Amino acid sequence: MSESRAGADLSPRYDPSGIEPVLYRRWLERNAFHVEADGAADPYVIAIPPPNVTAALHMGHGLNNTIQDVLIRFERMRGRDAMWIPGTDHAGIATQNVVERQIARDGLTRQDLGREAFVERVWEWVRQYGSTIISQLETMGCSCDWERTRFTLDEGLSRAVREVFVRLYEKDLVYRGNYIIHWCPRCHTALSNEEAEHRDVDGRLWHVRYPLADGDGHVVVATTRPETMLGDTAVAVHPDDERHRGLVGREVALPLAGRRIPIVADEFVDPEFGSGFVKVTPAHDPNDFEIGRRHDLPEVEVIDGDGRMTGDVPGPYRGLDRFEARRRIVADLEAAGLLEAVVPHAHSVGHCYRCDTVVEPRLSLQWFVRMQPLARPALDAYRRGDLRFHPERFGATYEHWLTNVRDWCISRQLWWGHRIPVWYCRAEGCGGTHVSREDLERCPACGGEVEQDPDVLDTWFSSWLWPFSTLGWPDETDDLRVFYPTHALSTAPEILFFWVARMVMAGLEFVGDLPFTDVLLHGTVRDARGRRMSKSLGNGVDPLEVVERFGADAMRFTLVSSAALGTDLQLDHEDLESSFRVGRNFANKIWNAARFALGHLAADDVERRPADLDLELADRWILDRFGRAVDAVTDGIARFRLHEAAEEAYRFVWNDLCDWYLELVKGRLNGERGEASRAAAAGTLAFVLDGALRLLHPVMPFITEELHCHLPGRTTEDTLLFGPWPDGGAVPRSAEAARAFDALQEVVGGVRRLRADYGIDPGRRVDVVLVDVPQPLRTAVEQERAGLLSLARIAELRFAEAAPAGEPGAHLVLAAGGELFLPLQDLVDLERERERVAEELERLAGLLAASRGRLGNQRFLEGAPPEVVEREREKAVSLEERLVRLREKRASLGEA
RNA sequence: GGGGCCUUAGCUCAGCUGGCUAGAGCGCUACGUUGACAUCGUAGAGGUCACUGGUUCGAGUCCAGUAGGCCCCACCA
Repeated sequence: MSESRAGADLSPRYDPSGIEPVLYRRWLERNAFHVEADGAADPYVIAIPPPNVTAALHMGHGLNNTIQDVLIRFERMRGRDAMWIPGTDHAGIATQNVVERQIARDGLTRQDLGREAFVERVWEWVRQYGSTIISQLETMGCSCDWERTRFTLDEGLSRAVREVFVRLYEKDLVYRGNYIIHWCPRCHTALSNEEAEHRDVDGRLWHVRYPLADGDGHVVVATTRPETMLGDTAVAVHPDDERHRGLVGREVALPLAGRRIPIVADEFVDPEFGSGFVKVTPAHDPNDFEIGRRHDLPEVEVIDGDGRMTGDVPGPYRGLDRFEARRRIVADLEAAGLLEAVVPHAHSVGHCYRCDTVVEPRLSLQWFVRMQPLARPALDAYRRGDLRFHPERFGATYEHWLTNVRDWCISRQLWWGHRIPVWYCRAEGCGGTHVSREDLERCPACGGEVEQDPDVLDTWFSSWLWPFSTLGWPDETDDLRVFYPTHALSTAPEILFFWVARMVMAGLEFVGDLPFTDVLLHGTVRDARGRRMSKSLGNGVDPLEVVERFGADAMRFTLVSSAALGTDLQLDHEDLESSFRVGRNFANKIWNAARFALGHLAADDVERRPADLDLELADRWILDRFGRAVDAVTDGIARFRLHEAAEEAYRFVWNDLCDWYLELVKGRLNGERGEASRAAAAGTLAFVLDGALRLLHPVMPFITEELHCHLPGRTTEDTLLFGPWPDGGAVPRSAEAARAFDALQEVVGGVRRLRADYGIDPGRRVDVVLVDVPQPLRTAVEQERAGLLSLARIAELRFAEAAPAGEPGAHLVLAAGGELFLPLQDLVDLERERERVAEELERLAGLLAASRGRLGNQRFLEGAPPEVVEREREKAVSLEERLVRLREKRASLGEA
């Protein structure tokens, strides 16, 4: 089973496609993602936002699930019992639409099949395709506890739904009534306020004359929906409107309808708008509905569930589509000379969030949940600080919505979903309404026949229970006791109201505790032009394609690192390489760094601790850097600043480990400086490499696991999944090594810059003289001499008290103190040297002036923190020293 | 109409509690295969941190306003 491999046989190019599926299978085989309530001492739980069963995996899922997996893997490595509950949502309207379209190909409607057969048909569809999206998460490396996969229509979850409905009913928090709701004439169902998406459209405002019924004259009303006038039952004016006071109580003759309707006074009317008259259509407008109730007006329905004019309208319009009726009515009004004006008018119109049809406000008998009593505790939890949003600003949005909640219309005229657990008695004289946890056969009151409410519940009525219904609620299960409340919830901001706020309410109301403590809102994935990715635009990026071409790790790293939480991120669907090359190249970099290291490490090297080694400057430096990286990455993930964590890990691996440390210890690893030195370098390298793989594992699980298993002495039995996570406090730090190394880097950088400036052949090794350099730079240079020679392509490196007199060369004054001299003989360009010195002089003089200004300011000295002042002093001293040297240089170079 | 956000290098973005001589990746320029990596290396160019005021010893960072852009909520016909 176990297999040990040396590093040398790794390919120079990282190929994720052959590795990722193997590792994932291995993880599943060891059942690594499953957690039992029994014995889970320190659980960390995330409930996945269940994707619609009909959904195809897109980049939004890619981003969201990467975020969750990073958190889960991080906590698992930290030793917690990290458990991630996966699952899907039955998505009432969406799924029903899919299957309706499917059977339509055979010329069938759901009515043709009948309810039972249709629902069975949907189940078939779900069984066949429903798990696709979930299994695709495996490709991305998501470490979900697959044994716990749930579906919102599962038996257990359905029981939770019923329990909740009954409890709400018993507390009088759910009621049934005739109100204006958003109606989708295509889906034939009611929608909640949140499901009607309002968009500004360029409409028109038609000004229509309504003649007074008795006597001359007319009033002018303005409307954006002339077709509703057939349902007008009044005209309203503001009670204080001086102009029209005399008209209140009189009647107008409703054109085209041949009815007389009263003029009423109502506060709702804005006297400033238009003529000050409002037509009142109680059955088709929420405001008018209120006015109607206040004045006891009739509610005349003129548009039916199909969006057609009803039989209650005059003959010519009967049965017409609402928009066709609008055209006809406008034409007829015009012909009758009643159309006073038509003006362009931008206004917002509701659209069905599923099929984009213009929704119709419609009077209809529906079930509602009273939200205010539920909202208060949800608001309090946030205000107490028990519920946190990341980024914080979304808290304001949450608060705003909760303080203005309106009742939630939960009944849907669909077949696919949880049927409303209400039975109506058909018996004469009884007619009772019964809400029940169990199906009813007979009326509990009279024993008569009962009929169940035909409607189903809004999909979100099951989703809002997700964090606890998935754990077995309403039963008091071990799972519920151990894993609830969950910890983080990661989702898109657009479902803050649909889902997040409602889950908070449900958790507090039904379980008595918040469902989670931290809400992460990620940004929207957009294309290169900033457009939202969508099927219709064809600009989507398929995560599976990205995984195939670049690897899951590359995708995950790119997604996590390219924008802060809450910030939208752009991906170019036409040039995937430009988007994902960062992650792919980084994976390749890690791969090759490890490949190199593995070629030089023995099993013993991996066993050693830094404390056992005879550390040199470079070793102490990289350990110091590593310790800082551990702290930064840990802090970044713990604070949900994932992009910072990713960036810190990237910096450490690429800029510190690869660019400097590896280059510096190549000779030592080959034994050039003896066994003790080799062992120190090898032991340090093994330690920081192992640690770097750990730091990166939450974001890049595959490549890190693969390399981990390749370390000397390790086998495929080994795994990074359970940590341990590196302990930053246990890594030896050395501020002194950090300072000394900074100076070394400056020397190397200086030589390289001078070489580039003078166009020195890269193959040519130069001599370098370090003039008058202070400690600790002097010792550092001596210690790392060999590495410096190779990094800066130096032939000889020597110290001097003063610059070699009369020798032509290039100078550089070091911030670390002293100066660097490159004897260049023929190559040196005096004019160029003068320019360089002059520019540098000017730049530093400017900085010194600013620094002196600060230090000369008494208020700065008193007001600023002591360490800031101290730093400023050191800066000024250093600048002064460098300026002195530069001036000497200038003098020695003479005038141009 | 209400609420929130954004405006930092050619592009995409960092910059949390004010101390920055403002960073990264990509792109660009020049040079380079010194056996981990050309999915690479070295050096470099490139920014009045949208604008105007204010607070402060000190503002990319806080406050107010202006301009432009985005998002969410909303029943002004």
